Amino acid sequence: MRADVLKGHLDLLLLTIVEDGAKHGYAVIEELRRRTDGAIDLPEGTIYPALHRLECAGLLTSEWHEVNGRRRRSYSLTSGGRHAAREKRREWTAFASTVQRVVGAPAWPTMA
Amino acid sequence: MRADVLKGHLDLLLLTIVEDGAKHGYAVIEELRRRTDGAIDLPEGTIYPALHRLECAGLLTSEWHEVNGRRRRSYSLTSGGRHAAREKRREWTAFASTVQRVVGAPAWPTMA
DNA sequence: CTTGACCCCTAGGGATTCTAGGGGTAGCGT
DNA sequence: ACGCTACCCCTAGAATCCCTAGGGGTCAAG
Repeated sequence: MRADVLKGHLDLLLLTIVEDGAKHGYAVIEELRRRTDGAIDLPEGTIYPALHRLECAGLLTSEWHEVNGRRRRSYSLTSGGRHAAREKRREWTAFASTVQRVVGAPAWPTMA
Repeated sequence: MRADVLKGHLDLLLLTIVEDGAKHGYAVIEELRRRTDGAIDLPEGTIYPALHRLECAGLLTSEWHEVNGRRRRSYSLTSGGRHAAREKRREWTAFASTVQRVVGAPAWPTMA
């Protein structure tokens, strides 16, 4: 799945992933891939700027760590980030059900 | 609801609306507003360029009409447009269920 | 020593939507 | 007659977001 279609919803995904425990950028990519069986496989050039943006916005904080001689920047949620995650989840639900209502289509798929 | 969040899904909405019968731009806006109880209320500056884009892409055709001394450009689906509508509906469903899977959240809301 | 996995980053471009204007007609109330 | 609202079309420019395409670098296996 192209992330083009994610426009506007990437933040929600990132906040959600980090909500389950601090993660560094590369790990976020892997976790998204894992949770979606590869359906969401974002390039680094998408993830890193997005994480920076969220940190600038005060929703994430980062810390540098050294692991196995490799430096990592680990991100975790701020309290603002936790609030934003809840809020964006609400927005997503409203958005998705509204679009679903317009396009009609069968009731929400049972995720076969 | 801001249409920012629509990015990448506006085409699906427009094709869906026009799929139910030819409509002019202004009527598309009203129909979207009607079907969503005002949740989706797009500015003209969003709709008109989008319709032009879809026509350029060969998914819509337009015809000028004169009604009550007012000129209207009426859009209808081409066969390519019908196909694209089905395809985009599939993509939307895949996208929405994937995001839903990531953000977890309760099962698909019963639209209380 | 080359390749691949792991890990970080930025610049520039493309695509999409919004803001903020520009037209114009018809009909209503005053 | 005038103003206001609804109806109806349009574009230019700004803003935003994600991608492409590079740039680093470490470590382990072949």
